[in-house]
Amino acid sequence: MRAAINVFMVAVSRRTAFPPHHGVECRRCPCQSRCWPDAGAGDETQIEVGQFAVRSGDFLWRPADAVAGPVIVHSGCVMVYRVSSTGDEDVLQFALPGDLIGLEALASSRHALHARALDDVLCCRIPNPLADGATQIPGLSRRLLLRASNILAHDRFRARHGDPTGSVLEFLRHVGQHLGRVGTIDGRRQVQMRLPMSRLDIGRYLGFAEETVCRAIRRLEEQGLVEVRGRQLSLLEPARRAS
Amino acid sequence: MRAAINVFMVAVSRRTAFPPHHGVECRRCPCQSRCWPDAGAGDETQIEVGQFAVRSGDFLWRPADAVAGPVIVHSGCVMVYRVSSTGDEDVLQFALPGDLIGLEALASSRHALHARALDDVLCCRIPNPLADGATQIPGLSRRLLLRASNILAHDRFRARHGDPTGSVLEFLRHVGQHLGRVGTIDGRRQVQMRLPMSRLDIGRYLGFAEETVCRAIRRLEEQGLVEVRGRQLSLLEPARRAS
DNA sequence: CGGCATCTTGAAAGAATTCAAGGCTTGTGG
DNA sequence: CCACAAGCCTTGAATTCTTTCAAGATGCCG
Repeated sequence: MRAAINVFMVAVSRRTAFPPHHGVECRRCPCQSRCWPDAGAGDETQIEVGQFAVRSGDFLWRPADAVAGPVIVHSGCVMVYRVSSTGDEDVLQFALPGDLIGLEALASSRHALHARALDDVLCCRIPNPLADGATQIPGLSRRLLLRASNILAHDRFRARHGDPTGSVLEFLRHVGQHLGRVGTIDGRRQVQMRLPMSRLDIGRYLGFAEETVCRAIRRLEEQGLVEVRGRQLSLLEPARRAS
Repeated sequence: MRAAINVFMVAVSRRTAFPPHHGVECRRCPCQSRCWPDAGAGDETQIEVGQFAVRSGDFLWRPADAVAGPVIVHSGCVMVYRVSSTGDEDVLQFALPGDLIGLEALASSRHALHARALDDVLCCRIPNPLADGATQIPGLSRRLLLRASNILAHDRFRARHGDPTGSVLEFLRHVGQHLGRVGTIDGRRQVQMRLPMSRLDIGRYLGFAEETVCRAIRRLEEQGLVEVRGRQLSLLEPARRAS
């Protein structure tokens, strides 16, 4: 098992050029622009992150776990969810490469949510600037506040907006922007990807039943907007007339 | 009109002991503990806010307005919403006394949302720690990051959770905690309030039709959980047996 | 090649939405 | 202070949609 995860880490790091050691400075990492899109010119914040891997199905944290600090997902997908008193699982976020999770727990000493890896995942842990006795990194609060602002600005747009088909399409396009590979087939641009989450989880995220998500995807296929085979999915650009 | 708002300001400031002048330091304001519940012991952040009044129906900001900085609502209610491409109004937040709004706009130079006063409103404007050339207030980023963290932790719990009656009840209780006056009638504790928003706006917030909100409130009344007369509303504590 | 979880589809039941119309509040102006 | 008008609230009935229930198909991992 230990061997297995080492193999995975090497494989992943080869595929994504991720430096396979701990204690990396973001400004020397090739992924800096993706993980810190907010950094403006002249921002000299030096962030040193601790890297770690999580295997598919394992938890990054669970309720009552001690808060270590926010995490940036480097590869794979992390599902953040809570379990209601009635036992329902409400999915709050699917964190994709570049996404920052755990901001909601900065103020607490214990987590309140579940964060589970849907894939084999590589992560970078950011120091918590609000922790007591933490070594203060100049500018880190400012950087994270900027990030939180952007999250508040964009996260709210992802809720269900009535009709399932439109919501699912919006969701798939969002995932495609992070995970998709762009290709051209028959002169038509398309984004190919493999969905990390089940239809049931998409439903729990958008607030629909599993079957409703299925039927929405089918409707999108009938409209020629996607091609589906299980979790393998292509988003098709609607054909446009020459301009 | 100008006279009218002055009268309003005096009236409001009498009722809430709000210092009726500009440039107030939060640590000398009687509302500090409500506006900054996150401030820990030893937090010496000195925040000087600019106070201003907005009349019912007027906008604090609209899309494309320049961003001046986040705002704490001191009295009244501010509705934050966006207008979709189809013309639908999605309500994102009803900001009640003590609530901080505008965090989502920190990173931008222009607003993307509408913020409209549903009441006559008094506000305090916080300096924007992310603005270029802003006078840096030590600890302000840290304080706002803490606040953003709490917003991310709690805001997500307010979405619709399936059944309209339960969602509306949860919503009414939330409003009651901020605006309600606690009283006892017939030995039963109850929270009285006047709703600042219409049924239609509640629906736009929770994702239901106006009529569905009406019927949900009616159902709550039939269950003995509330008493309603238009926007005047009492939340009734269910009678408990002696313990 | 199983075995299990996931995905898909159909039919029936249940809910919210829509459409329509009447009653009630509230604020304004006389 | 009263009357009026506009917006808001309420209710009913029909429609539309999602959900639920059930069962079969598919895909994936060991």
